[in-house]
Amino acid sequence: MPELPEVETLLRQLRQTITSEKICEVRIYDEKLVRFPEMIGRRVREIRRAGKEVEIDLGGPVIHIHLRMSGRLFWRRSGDLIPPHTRFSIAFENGEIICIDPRRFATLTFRSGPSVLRSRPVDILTGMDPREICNRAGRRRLPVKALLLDQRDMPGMGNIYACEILFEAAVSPWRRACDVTAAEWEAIAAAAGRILKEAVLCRGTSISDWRDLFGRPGEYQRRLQVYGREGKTCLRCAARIERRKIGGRGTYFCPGCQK
DNA sequence: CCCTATGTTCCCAA
DNA sequence: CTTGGGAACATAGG
Repeated sequence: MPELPEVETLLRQLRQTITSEKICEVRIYDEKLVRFPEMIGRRVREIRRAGKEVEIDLGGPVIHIHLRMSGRLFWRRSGDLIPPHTRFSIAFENGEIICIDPRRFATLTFRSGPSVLRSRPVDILTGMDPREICNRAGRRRLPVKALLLDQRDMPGMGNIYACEILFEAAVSPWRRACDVTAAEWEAIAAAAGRILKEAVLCRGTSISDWRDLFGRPGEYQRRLQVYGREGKTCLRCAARIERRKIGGRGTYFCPGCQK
């Protein structure tokens, strides 16, 4: 269930672990995924991320991974045991990456062509421009949280951090995007920068089963201000946190101080 | 049995 | 064209 900070955590750990390493073997355990023999013998040149998508560039061919809801990647030295829900593994001379994904939504694709992630919009981790977002919100009447979760507008944004960002910015998730003021967009952008960077430093949020490449849980769950706190007292005012659906997603917010 | 789940896409209706 | 709702994908857990 990785969002941007979790995928960024994996990206950094993958870079330090498999950069320049040579692929020895690729195993596929799920018939939904397809094997591509051209990977064998190639070395990892570069690893990129755009939003929640990851690309392992082999200097020509590219491996593309999206973990969706329940996908996880783990590094291990030896590959004798195959844990339940293992979907694929990519073995190198010094160890292997395995993907474990109970719900089987994760995708693994190979391309012989160049990167598809290079031409993507600016990453919200390196900075969202509040004026540009304000312009893009234009006359759109959907709830601001729905806009935040749109991957074309906010690549990498996920449900937990969208709730946290709107809480910190004190903006109601129900506000129409076109009614959010320039000052509020600035507050949202500032909150996003602070929260996402802090979450990366914490190696993500482990509410249930998120673990990093080395099997360690993240720490950001201890810093959550609103997500998962339905019925509890708001940490900023005296109101009670509510949960309602926006776009089918559980949305936590404080009716007292998010206006 | 019911409901929920950190994601995304597609179809349909207003 | 926009938006919102529901289903689908597939599984585990409360």
